[in-house]
Amino acid sequence: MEKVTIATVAERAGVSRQTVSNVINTPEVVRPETRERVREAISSLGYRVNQAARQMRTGRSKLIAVRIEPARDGINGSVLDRFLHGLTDAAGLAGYRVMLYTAADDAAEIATYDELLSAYDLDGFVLTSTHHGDPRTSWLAERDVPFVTFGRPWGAPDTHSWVDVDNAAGTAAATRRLLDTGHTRIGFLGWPAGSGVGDARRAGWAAAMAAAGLPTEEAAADDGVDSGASAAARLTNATAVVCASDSLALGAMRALPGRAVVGFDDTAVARAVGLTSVSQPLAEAAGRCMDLLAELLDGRAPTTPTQLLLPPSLVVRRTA
Amino acid sequence: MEKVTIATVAERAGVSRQTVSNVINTPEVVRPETRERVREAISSLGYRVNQAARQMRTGRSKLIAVRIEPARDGINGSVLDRFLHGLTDAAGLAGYRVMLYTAADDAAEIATYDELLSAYDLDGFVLTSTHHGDPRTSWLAERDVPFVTFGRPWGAPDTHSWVDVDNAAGTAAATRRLLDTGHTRIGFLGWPAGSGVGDARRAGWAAAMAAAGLPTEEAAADDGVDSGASAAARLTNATAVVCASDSLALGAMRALPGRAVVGFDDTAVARAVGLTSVSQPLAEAAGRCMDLLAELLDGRAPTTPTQLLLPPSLVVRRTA
DNA sequence: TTGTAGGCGTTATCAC
DNA sequence: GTGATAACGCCTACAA
Repeated sequence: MEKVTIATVAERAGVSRQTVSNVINTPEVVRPETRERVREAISSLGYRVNQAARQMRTGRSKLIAVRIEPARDGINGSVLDRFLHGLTDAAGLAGYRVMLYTAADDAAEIATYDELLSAYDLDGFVLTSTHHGDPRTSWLAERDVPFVTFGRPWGAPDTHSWVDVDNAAGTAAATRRLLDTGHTRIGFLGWPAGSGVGDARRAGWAAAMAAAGLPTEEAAADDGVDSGASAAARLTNATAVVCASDSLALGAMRALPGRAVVGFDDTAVARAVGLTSVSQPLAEAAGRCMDLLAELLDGRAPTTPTQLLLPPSLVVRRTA
Repeated sequence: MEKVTIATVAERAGVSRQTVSNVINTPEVVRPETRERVREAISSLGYRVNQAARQMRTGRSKLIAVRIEPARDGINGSVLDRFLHGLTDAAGLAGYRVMLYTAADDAAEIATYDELLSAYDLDGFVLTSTHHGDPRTSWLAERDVPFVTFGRPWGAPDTHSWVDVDNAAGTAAATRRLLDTGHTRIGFLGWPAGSGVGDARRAGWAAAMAAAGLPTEEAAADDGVDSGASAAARLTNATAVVCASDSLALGAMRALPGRAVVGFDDTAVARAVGLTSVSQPLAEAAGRCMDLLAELLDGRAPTTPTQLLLPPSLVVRRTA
């Protein structure tokens, strides 16, 4: 099979190369019958635009990049997996492709931006795992590189577009569910203060308890089943526990058999053991990230950045 | 910051563009002192080759693609995640980048190959989830597209390079572990016959039992915790059960409390509930896939395809 | 509405 | 060992 270029198509349709290019990029400028003839030639030849050549001319690669993280302790690992799948799907629909990269820390990631940008002319980035004092966003912003973050800019001004899940709403819903089923002594098992996500999850529970006028009890531990179990043992009064993650929830289930427990992330583990858990709309979040990034890339973004807070849902199972 | 091209470097170093290109691609052909001068110019200017332009000339994109699957029922979802991370790492080391795509079925995937190949000039593919009668490999082979599969070509001749994990060795090791700890009535809980992977896992257990001269008992079910539990209930004599997946193992734990159980895949769930499980060396498998693909792409592959069978390991926890 | 000319950054070819 | 020239496939002026 010979290589099919715009010239092949032009010859077949009996027009110039430019007309073929017009049919592809600005069809409305070509006379309908010519357009039709060219389109027929395109599909009968199976012609496809060569991205490299187009990129040379336009400087746009139709490529976006996202980091794939190591599956840390694992329980929450599949969160990224689902996000990536959704992002790849949405990108394809918008005419973009997703490129993967790994990076051990923020500095390495920034070095990768630099390389990806100059070597592959990447159009934009989707950042995950935003955190306090994140140097990545300012680096990109300084260079006018289009990007969107999944996770809000903790402690920094909202100068870029982002999508996030309303963590507080999730734990609040979990707390209300427990209140509705008759519990009044509902504890919280979270992470040490300081992480944006963790603090938000705690706040949702605290607000729901305050709204109900009930006293609170809480404990904190680094993420993990064992650490969660030790910390949960300190929740002596609670008949129910809202947790910041499924890992912690698993620990709570072990340390406090018989109590009601709600986890966070609706991981495979939660499904497997029947743990009620807060579920993040990851595919939707990914789709929204892509939408916002595409807006940016196509130059049709509003002048002020867009921020989207998506509501999670509660998946009720045996434990609550 | 101006755009730095090979011409900028040439000017700075006082040589022609071609000499710069030579320093990059065939350094041994350039006089050492010139080479050094050019290299200095390159790094002081922060020059990087433009892949799009290089690709136009050479027809090589330095891009490989891999499919990201939806996180099905979830428990085994993180397997792909870990593989992807390893692949991305290994690709980066070899000078390649990984592009992601999704596809609902084999036909859609083949259509994607076609598009990726003609639009982005992809250099090669890594296929996962190979199965009986897989049409993807023959499509790629017919067109001389370089590819490697993670998973052997079930029921088809070994005409391409592949990497796989020795599933039978994994269940055999699990069975021996149970024998060593005193069990003699060891059952197998697997999937319905016909899937290459499932059959191999069953075979490893069967062989180990035969070697020990012990009678066998087995049951089959579609993958899942509930289906696993129902099927496991039929294993009335066994004091221990080797399972084809962690999902089935979880079902077995529920249906047969107190019995020894071993799962497969060492997923987060296994870690969380203390399930002994067979662990696949996913990062290594990914690295080997990349090695084989790079050999193919760089034209230094042996004339006969390479096949690699990697040994899994047993992670012993509370259940066995 | 359609066609022509040039160039994006790189490398292969072929002189010097 | 080094340098000039052409070409990869496409798109953006500009001319017809």
